[in-house]
Amino acid sequence: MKDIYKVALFKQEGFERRQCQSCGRTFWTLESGRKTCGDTPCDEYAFIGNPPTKRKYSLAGMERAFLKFFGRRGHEVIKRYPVVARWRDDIFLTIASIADFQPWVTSGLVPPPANPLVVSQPSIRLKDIDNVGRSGRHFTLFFMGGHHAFNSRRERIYWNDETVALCHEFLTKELGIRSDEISYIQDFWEGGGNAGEDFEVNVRGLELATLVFMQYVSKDGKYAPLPLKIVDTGYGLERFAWISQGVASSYEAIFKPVVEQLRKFAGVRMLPADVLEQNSKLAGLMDIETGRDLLMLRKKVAARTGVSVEELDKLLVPVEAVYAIADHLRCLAFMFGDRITPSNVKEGYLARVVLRRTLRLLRELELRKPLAELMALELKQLTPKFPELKEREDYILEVIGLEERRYRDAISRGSKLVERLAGGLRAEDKPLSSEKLIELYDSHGLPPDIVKEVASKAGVVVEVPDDFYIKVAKSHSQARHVPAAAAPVSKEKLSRLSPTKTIYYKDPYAREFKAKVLRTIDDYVVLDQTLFYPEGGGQPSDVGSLEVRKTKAEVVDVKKAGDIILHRVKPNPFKAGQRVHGKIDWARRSSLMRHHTGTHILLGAARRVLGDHVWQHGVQKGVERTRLDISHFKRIEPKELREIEHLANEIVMENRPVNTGWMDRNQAERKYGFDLYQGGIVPGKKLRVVEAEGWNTQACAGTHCSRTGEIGFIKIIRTERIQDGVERVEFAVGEAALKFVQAQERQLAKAAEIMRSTPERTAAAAQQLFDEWKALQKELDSLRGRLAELRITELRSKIKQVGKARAICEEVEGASTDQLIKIASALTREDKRLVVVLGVRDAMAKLVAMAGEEAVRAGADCGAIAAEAAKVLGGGGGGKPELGQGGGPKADYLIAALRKALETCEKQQA
RNA sequence: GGGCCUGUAGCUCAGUGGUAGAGCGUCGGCUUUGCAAGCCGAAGGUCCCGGGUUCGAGUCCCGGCAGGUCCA
Repeated sequence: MKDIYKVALFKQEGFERRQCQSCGRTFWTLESGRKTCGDTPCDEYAFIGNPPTKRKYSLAGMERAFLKFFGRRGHEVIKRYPVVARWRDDIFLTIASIADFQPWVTSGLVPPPANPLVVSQPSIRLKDIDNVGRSGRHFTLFFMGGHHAFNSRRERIYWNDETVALCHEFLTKELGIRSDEISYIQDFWEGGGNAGEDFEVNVRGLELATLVFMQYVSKDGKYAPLPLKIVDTGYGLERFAWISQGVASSYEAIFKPVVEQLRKFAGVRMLPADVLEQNSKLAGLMDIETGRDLLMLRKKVAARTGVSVEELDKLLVPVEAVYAIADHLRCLAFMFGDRITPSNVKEGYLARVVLRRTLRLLRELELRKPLAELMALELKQLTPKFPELKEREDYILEVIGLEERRYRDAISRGSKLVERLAGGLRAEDKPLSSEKLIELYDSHGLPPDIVKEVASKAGVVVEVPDDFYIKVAKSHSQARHVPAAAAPVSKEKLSRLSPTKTIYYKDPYAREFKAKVLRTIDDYVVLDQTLFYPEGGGQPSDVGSLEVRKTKAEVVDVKKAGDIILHRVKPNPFKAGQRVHGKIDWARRSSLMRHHTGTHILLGAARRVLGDHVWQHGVQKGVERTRLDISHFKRIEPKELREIEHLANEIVMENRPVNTGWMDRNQAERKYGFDLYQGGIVPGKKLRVVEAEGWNTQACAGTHCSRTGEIGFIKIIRTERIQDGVERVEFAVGEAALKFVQAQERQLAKAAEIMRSTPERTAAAAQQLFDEWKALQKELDSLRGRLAELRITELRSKIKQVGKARAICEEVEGASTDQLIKIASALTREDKRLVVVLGVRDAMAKLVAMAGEEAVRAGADCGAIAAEAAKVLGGGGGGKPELGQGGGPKADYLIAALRKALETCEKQQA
């Protein structure tokens, strides 16, 4: 077997293969005395204050040098892809340059946009976010330089020999690094279902690049060959810039202007150079994941510099915060610049995580400037190089302002909650439990340090457990993944069938067709061609019928299995070879088509009114109405909604042509950008592009009207916030829209009729009616009060002496329980020894018992009285000693119940 | 996609199935040269909506609407 690691360059130059004495990995070097692999932690950074390159590069300068070098070596320079991976549904963010080409190019289905190519791809990885600012080599967003070659059986571009040679030449000839300082560590890379051997390229303790030879598909721990052999390289351009400058911190190297500003705003002292240098070197040797790791680092730095751990912490914490903020600002600029909408789900949530972490850091630094203001500074740095961010500046700043306000609201709401909680706990002299701490974080977004801060002000002790976030994770029950719906028919049963011809595309207006039955499988029929549109892209399937001579069957559902279309029929009398006559339910299909084209038009209108950060999040077309979910960072206002509706109908009335056609994927992406995928990711080499002329273009497999005018009318029915950052717009088109409007009209007419008003005046009439109703309620209340007073006088004369107790047990006609309570309460206030039991009856009987203070002391218990008396009524009752209530369905027994009450009362006070 | 929390007066919120409350704000009166403040009093409620359980629901159960929050 050929050793892929033995590349031509190593032989030519005389590299030796060795094993690292520290980590045991195999590496290649020219340096005769080298015993370690050259990567941390086996080697310490040796470039600080001593860069290995012939000159210093800024990040932009390094990127330029990188792209130019590979450009000269036959690579086509391609534009960066967005940091939101819109073309994929398996990841949210672009995590590497190779992500740009997955899965269509890497699977061999679609040719690469150029071959070989080179790109500088902003990539976001949030896994190590806690290390950012501290480790020196971690960033939330970094520029990954990648030169890629896609080798197929037909075309060989280059493979391992050339890859290493190119990398080596770039490092030595272009940057001037000495050959014997570069070590190539053998490794094996695996990710995203692919795998391959790789080299890690290290210089003076810093891993600068990874060269992967992707050639396997990995599945369940087994490897199968990949049809393509792909050169996947990743050059950490920030690290290259850093090593070339040889400064103590990579963040100083990359973010200098912003870091300096932040330091000034926060009044952060710069560290002594040697402390920063030692800190960087030692931080480079470890992963900082827990507080314990950080303490270990501080101790090591203290040992080398002679500065105490406490002093170090005081010096380093603010500096690390500044670095992290600078990093996060750049990340957020790209996230929002590439139109992420902040949300509590998906990539929107990831953006919020970074944003809130930034706000927390600002709070810790006591840097009281609006985040939007800091972002404006950051954008000033970025926009000369990234004009696309300049275009979105307004959106970026608005969203950040809004999110900062939301965060502050959440904190102040939460703080109040903690204060109240702390008040109660202090009274009982208890600490705040860690369960409560978790709840505060989980349900109210309050980080534990803020809880601690607020609670300790109120004098309550809070212990934040070391493993707080682990506890949080544990408190979440495991997410139950809903298994994807199983294929209706197993693959074996579909073998050797050729793809079904989709004649609904050729003529979306055709209603009947002839076809040949190729196979029947259980309930399903496979034809050679069909007019039945299968469920897909949010459009439900067609229904209709299939007929052979006199035998007819209903088509109830149509599904796609790869290229084959399955018709579910009831019953299934068909046999392979038969010729069938098919008919689709045209009323249904034409309504679905109108709704589908209407969806595209409405989405276009929403993007124009709300901004092009609006993205289709999901859609369910229907015959009666359609739901369109779109991303937007706040509620759509009624005015905006009317504008969207208006604009959409204008496009309908303009009767624009709707063009559909198949296009090569690369060509379509070049022409329309990733906005093509508004309607979701579409598989395949060729895309079906649907364009409502001059309005909206999407990759879409649905059936569409040929002109917008056929839609007739678009009526928005309602909007709903289905998630933070996602608005659902429900609408109807054509006849369904008319039906909806007519139904509304009927409702309004009915309401108007009830109020003896006209539809135009209904709102005013309803207001008037409501106001009057309220006024009458008040009047009724006061009249009842008067009536109660009169009854009190009447009742006073009915006091009975029963044994030792004084009591009134009477029926009061036409009173409510509320009134009974008021009357009884007035009487018992007057006479503290009195027990009052009042009853009322209509369909049911109810009674109220109240006792004065002295009567209660003497043993009266109205709860018990009510319970006893209510039994007579066939119901139940209860209450407190001073007030009891009860009732039951046997209204005729009210007098008996009152008698029972009196008896009970007598017994109690005997 | 899943979990959790919340919805009561203009605002912030209490409210063990049994008479809907507090603080702030508003209005009126008193006190004060005036302001700030203080004292007394009043107005202000579809307890988010709809069902259910119960003699009785703001409170318990189910469904919906709205908001918040954490995770994948």
